[in-house]
Parts: sequence; C-alpha cells; structure tokens
Amino acid sequence: MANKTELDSFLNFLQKIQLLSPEALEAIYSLCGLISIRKNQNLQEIGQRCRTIYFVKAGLARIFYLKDDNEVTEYFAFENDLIIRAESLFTGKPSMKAIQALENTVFIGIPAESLFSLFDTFPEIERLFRKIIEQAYVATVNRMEAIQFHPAEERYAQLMDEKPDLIRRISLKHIASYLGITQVSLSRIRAAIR
Amino acid sequence: MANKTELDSFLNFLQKIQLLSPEALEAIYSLCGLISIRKNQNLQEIGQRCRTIYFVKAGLARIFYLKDDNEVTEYFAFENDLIIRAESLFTGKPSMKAIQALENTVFIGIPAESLFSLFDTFPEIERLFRKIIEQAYVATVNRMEAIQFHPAEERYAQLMDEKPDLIRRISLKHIASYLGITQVSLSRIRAAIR
DNA sequence: CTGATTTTTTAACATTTGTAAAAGGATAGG
DNA sequence: CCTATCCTTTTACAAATGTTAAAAAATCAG
Repeated sequence: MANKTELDSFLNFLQKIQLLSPEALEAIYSLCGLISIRKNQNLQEIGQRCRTIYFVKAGLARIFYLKDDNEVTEYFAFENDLIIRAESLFTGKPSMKAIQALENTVFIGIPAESLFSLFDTFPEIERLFRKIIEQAYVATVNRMEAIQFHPAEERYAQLMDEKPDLIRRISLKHIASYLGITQVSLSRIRAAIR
Repeated sequence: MANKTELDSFLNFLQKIQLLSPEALEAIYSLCGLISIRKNQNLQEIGQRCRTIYFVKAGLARIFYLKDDNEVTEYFAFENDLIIRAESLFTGKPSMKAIQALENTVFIGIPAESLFSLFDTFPEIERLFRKIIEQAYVATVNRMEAIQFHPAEERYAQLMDEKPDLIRRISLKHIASYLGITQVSLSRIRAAIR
C-alpha cells in the first residue's frame, strides 16, 4: 500500500470535485495502490474485464483499441488525470480497450468493487463518483460534437491550443488517431498551417 | 401535479434502473409534472438554462442546436426515454440546445434542483441518478466511436436496424443531421441500398 | 381538389480525407 | 559510429462527402 504523501495529488484531485470527511478520505486512502509501468508497456490488456480505477500520478498514458488492425487512441491521461475504461467498468463486459503507458508512468489504482462498496457507508463517495461521471459525460458530448462538425484542421488547432503538451510528448500517429484522421491527413494539416 | 397512474411508465422506468423504497418513490412522484407540447413546438428554447429533467410519456422529441444556421439533431427521445440537456444541467451554463416536440408530445418534468436536494435524504435516488448518467456516458462513448470510424452508410444501416421507427416518424433531414451528414448525402446512401 | 409549401431526390462539381508506396528523419542498440 | 527500426512527410490517385441548384415527390391548408 502507498503512504499518504504519495497519494496527496490524488486525494487533492478528489477533494476539488467533492469535499470529503476525514473518514471517507481514510477509506479511499486505504484502498489505493501504486503501480509503475514502463514506457510502451500496457497497464491493462484488451479483453480483460476492467475492475480498477486509475489515476496518473506521474507520466502519461492512453486508452486505445484496435480497429481493423490499427490502433485508435480514445483518450490521453496526463499527470493528475483519471483513466477509466468505463464501457467495461459500468457494464461488466470485457473491455475491448487497453491502457498503455506512453512514458514511464506511476498510476494510483483503486479496485472498483471495493470502492463501490464504500458507497453504502459513505454517500459522499457515491456523490463524488457521480460528479466525476457527469464531468466525463459532458466532455464526451462536447468531443462528439467536435468530431461531427468541425473539420480535422480545426480540431487539431483546438487541441494544440488546449494541450500544447501533446505535441511535445505524444507521437503524431497517436494524435492523428485521437483526432479521428489518418497520419497522412494530419501531416497535410501540419504542412498547411506552416 | 399529475396523478399516480399517469406517472406509472416513468416510475417503472426508474425502478428498472434502481429499486426504490416507497418513500423515495413518493418523494419523486410529488415533484413530477405533466407538460403537453404540440408538434414542432419547443419545450425548451436555445439560451435558457436547463433546470428540468424530462421524460417522454407519449410522443416524440429531439434535442437540437444550431451550427452555422443549420439545425443539428443531437438526440431523439421516443416514448419512455429520458431527455436531458446535460451540458447545461451539470454545468449551470445556458444551454445552446433546444428541446422540440416532433409529434404532439406529453412530457413528465422534474425540477432538477428539487430532485437533487432529495439526494441528501435518499442516497438511493442519487444512486439511481448516477446509474442513469453512467448509461448515458457509455452510450455516448459508443456513438462517438461510430461517428469516428464507421462510414455514414453503415451508421444509417445500423440506426435503421436498431430503431426502424425512426424512418417512419422522423423526417430524413433530422436523421441526416443526427448521423452527422448532409441530407443530400443521406439521399445518396438511400438510393445506393435500394 | 388545388395551389402553396415542405421534403426528398438527383445532378454536377468542389473539397476533404483515405490509401498505398516511397523517401526522408529521428532514434536506439550494438 | 553504424545499422535497423520506427516515425513523419510527401506524392499520386481513389473514394467519400459537401455544396449548390433544380427537379420531383409528398404534404398541408384553404
């Protein structure tokens, strides 16, 4: 198990979403574990049922899946981001998605079942979790809108504007698949705005 | 306020997601109201802050927004579907989206603030709501995947397969915008598979 | 029923994005 | 330092979808 200072960033992250009593914090704390994964290794493989909620303490990771033998990046998680394979966690089905470290990465992991069982004792933890999902839901609806109605060039410009880190730390092929375009197409876009 | 039989379908819908105590059901029941909207009229206008959660008791409705003066349909709600402008409800910002009745429609409405304030007394209602959002979130992630990586023709075929009702009850221009393509493009697709 | 309005289809052309293959750069391990 | 590998760009061409306009079909109101 991790010691308390190692979990500071995570517990702070949670407190900003929903203030928690010392008891609830302690209960969450006691479930947390640290997992280190080397660059390019997978934290979770495709086909596994997702039973853990992760938080990136340091490093960088992504969720990806295979579409016709091509890797498609669904999500990037930087330091202090949650990373959850929700389609599996909420449905109980095996996940068709993998979690991969794009740099040497330290994750904080919480077993989902243990966390969920805290909901009965600590409604405030269920509330925290509800708010997390609400935020993720709104973000996803907005991203869907972008993919549907903004040309790839705009989406690239916006992404670079919001997260200039991406281009420094993530290979362009991953960024392309995240944007829903091919690498060739992204190259063209980059050439056009140069 | 509505009488109990009028709310049966709604309360049944909720019970299937999360079993509720009689007290919790009664608390929800007492907040519900019925609203009838004629075909092509808006239940909620663009620019209003969303403060109500709706359920379609009878009829058919959609959420849409304007993109360069064109109406884009984000969501269709048939009988026994929830219809919520989440981006506004969860953020408190004015909604850029309208709710419109596509047929004469009877909605059940619950003031969101009143419902949310039940969360403190009835954790089971917060749980219900958490599960509703989880389902919506997973559905949205899947839809995003479809839009990103399945050609329009496949998406149309799948939609017709899952909800054959759509084509009978909804105009093709609305379906086209829901699929993220132009009406002309949808016409071509329909001509191709004929 | 009839004319007006709306919806859907068709056509021609432009633009965007994809595919495949090759070349150029960068990087890591020996 | 050198080679092998991976990443990125470029090129040429194909396919999908958008744009505009007009015709055809369906729907609606009087």
